[in-house]
Formats: sequence, structure tokens, C-alpha cells
Amino acid sequence: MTKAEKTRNFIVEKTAPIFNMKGYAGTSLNDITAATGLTKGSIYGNFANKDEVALAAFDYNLKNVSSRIDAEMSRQDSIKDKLLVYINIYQKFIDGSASEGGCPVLNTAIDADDTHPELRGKVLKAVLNWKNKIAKLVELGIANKELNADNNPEQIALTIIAMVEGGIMISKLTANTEYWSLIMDSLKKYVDGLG
Amino acid sequence: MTKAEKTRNFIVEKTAPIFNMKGYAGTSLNDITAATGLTKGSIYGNFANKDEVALAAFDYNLKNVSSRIDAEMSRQDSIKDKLLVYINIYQKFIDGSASEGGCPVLNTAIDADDTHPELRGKVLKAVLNWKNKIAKLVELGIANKELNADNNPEQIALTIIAMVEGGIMISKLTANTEYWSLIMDSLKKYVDGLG
DNA sequence: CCTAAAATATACCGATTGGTATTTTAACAT
DNA sequence: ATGTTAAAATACCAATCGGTATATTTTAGG
Repeated sequence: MTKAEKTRNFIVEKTAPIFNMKGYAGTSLNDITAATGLTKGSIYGNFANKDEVALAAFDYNLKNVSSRIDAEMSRQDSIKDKLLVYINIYQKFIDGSASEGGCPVLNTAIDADDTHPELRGKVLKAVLNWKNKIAKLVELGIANKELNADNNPEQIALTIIAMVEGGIMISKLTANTEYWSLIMDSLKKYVDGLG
Repeated sequence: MTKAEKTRNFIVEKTAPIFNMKGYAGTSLNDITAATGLTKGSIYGNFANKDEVALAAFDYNLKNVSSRIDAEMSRQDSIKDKLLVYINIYQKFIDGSASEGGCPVLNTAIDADDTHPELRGKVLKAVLNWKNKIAKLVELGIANKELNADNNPEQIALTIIAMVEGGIMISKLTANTEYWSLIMDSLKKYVDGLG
């Protein structure tokens, strides 16, 4: 890893939580230099513009979240338990212990969908990948007879994502973890009902 | 209504969709003057600062949405049908025909929760009111024997809000109304299962 | 119709925005 | 150790930011 690559990573690591909290328009170059301790010249020596930093920051935030989920999923045996890993994972970045500022998928989707086509494209891809991953898991569960054959994999995937992201919005806004527990209890019942 | 009141309303009407789409930091005073055709002097003659415009714009967007919901709810007889009005209402501002930019509750919650305490306070209040309204509806349904007595009204309220808001995020981002239908079909089944 | 007050426009302010050209410093291979 | 290249800092840019003081226009009451 060259010096430039190290610096690039350093900038992304330090600014990723800021973009996640303040959004694209709300994050200034001053925020970026303050968080890194670097000067504007150094930032622009490693990135063409603010957009490139924001896009890299989203990739970083997304990878951070999805790698945690993948790791937790691989620890689970049954399909149902795999579908329920979000219950424990997401709690961590509602209280800010992981991915400061909440879920980057939700934040960036709302931030970018009407304002930043490039960023929107990245989130769109992330959501569709997420949906397909859950859907395939459901298909596997149906093949294994763990889940009923009349389940619609895509519908289940979308419903889970909606409950998780909606739940994060509510819990983060209200700063009430009890709300998260109640919503996730509903999700549990929903998944239990699949087979 | 005085001239100033008219102008105030006019400014709010014209800028509300902009704040809903671009967020607080993303909406500039230039956006505001461009949307209204007024000058900066006129804006600041009617509002103390940008914050006041943003707060008034949120109130406007919120009232716009909630009055539509209230109207639709009053047309429904059963509790279950009342709980399902979101299915038809929210479709309208996913495609932009109402409240351009999507749901103001969701947008403002994500936009403001880490950045704008005053705005956050308003959304927080709106979400708690919404939750209480649905919970009371469920209590009524239990009293009427339409819903089972073992239902947790607060949990049901939170679950419905999460599914609706999560569903809006997904459908708006992907611009896919079929996704909305699938998620709302899950909501329908959920509400049907309440009694 | 005239006048006082209210409302809007004009012209300006310092600070900050994203971005760049240039200089200085640090890294690294020979 | 030195020369070369890469990386970071400095100093600057025009444009835009939110906001204000003042001038002009509009409104409304007598």
C-alpha cells in the first residue's frame, strides 16, 4: 500500500461518519479537513472533488455494515435465524456504537434520491443486492422445506428491509431502544410465520 | 388575512417541496427566492431566518400529509380499514403527485436527527402523535371486539409506521410501485391477523 | 386623495463554499 | 548521500452562502 493509498483510506475512514450524519450537502470541505487534520491541497491531491470523497465514504459505510451482517449470518444455521440477524446487528448503530449516524443505506437513500444521481445509483444497487440476497435465502429455505412453498421470496425480502429501515428511523429519531425491540418482535413473528 | 400573512403562506407553499426534496442544508436562500420570485429582503421581512422558513415548511408538509390521511380515515368504517388507509394515500406521494419529494416525516427525520435539534423536535413530536393515534385506534378495535384483546397497541402502531416508512424509502428510491404493492400486501396480511 | 405604515426591492456585508496553482516537504530508489 | 518523484501545505480564486441596512414601492385608513 503506497502512501497515497493509505491517505486515501484515512480520509475515507475519518469522513465516512460525517457524511453519514450530515449528508452530502451538509458536509463541507472544512468538515473534511477538520476531521482528518489535513489541508485542502492534500484532500484534492487524493480525490478529484467532494463527490469522489462522498462516494468512497458511502462505499466504506456500506461495506462496514454489510460485512458485519455477513459475519453474523454465517454464524447462524437455520434460514429463519439468518433472516433475523438484523435484530441484533442494527441495534449497534442505532445507539451509534457502529456506523455513527445510523444506517447508511437509509440515510443516503433519503439524502440522495432527489439530489445526487451518482450517489443514488450506489444506494439503489445496494438495496437491490440486499433484496436479492434475502430472496435467495428464502428460496433456499423453501427448497429445504424449512419455509412454506407458497411464500413470495421477493415480497418477504422487501418486507424485512422495510421493517428494519423503518424501525431504524423510528428508534434513532426517538432514541428509544424499546421501540426497536417492539418492532423487531413483530419481525420475529413475521419470520416465524413463514414456515 | 393581511398582505404579510398571504406572503408568508405563499413563501411556505412554494418552498415546502424544495425543503422536502433537498433537505435543510441543501436548500439555499437562492432556491427560496427563485421558487417564490421574491427578493431576499422580502423573505427576511417575513421570516427571521432560514430556520423559520424550514420549520414552517415542515409544518406545512406535515399538515398536508396528515390531513389527507385523516380525511381518508374518516371515510372508513372498520378499524382495520382505517389502519390500511396508508396503502392508498402514500402511493400518491411516492410518484410525486402529492408532497413532492416523498414523506416529509421520513425525510426530515433522516435530515435533521443529527444536525438540527429544532427540526428534529418537530418530527419527533409528529412520529409520537402518529404512533399514539394508531395505538388508540387499536385500543378502540379491541374494545369493539373487532381486534383480539392480546394485541399490543403500541407495538402495532410502531410496526405499521415502520413498514409504511420503510416501504416509502424502498419504493421511492427504486421508483418501483410494484415493490410498494408487495410491502403493502404484507401490511394487509399483518392487519388482517390482528383479529 | 393623501398620508402613515407596512411590505418589498436594492445594494451591500463578511464569511464560507468548492476548487486550483504553486511552493514546500517527505519518501524512495540508486 | 543525492536526485527524483510523489505528496502535502500554502496561498489564493471566483462564486455563493446567510443575513442586513437602507431605499423604494404598496397597501390601507381617514
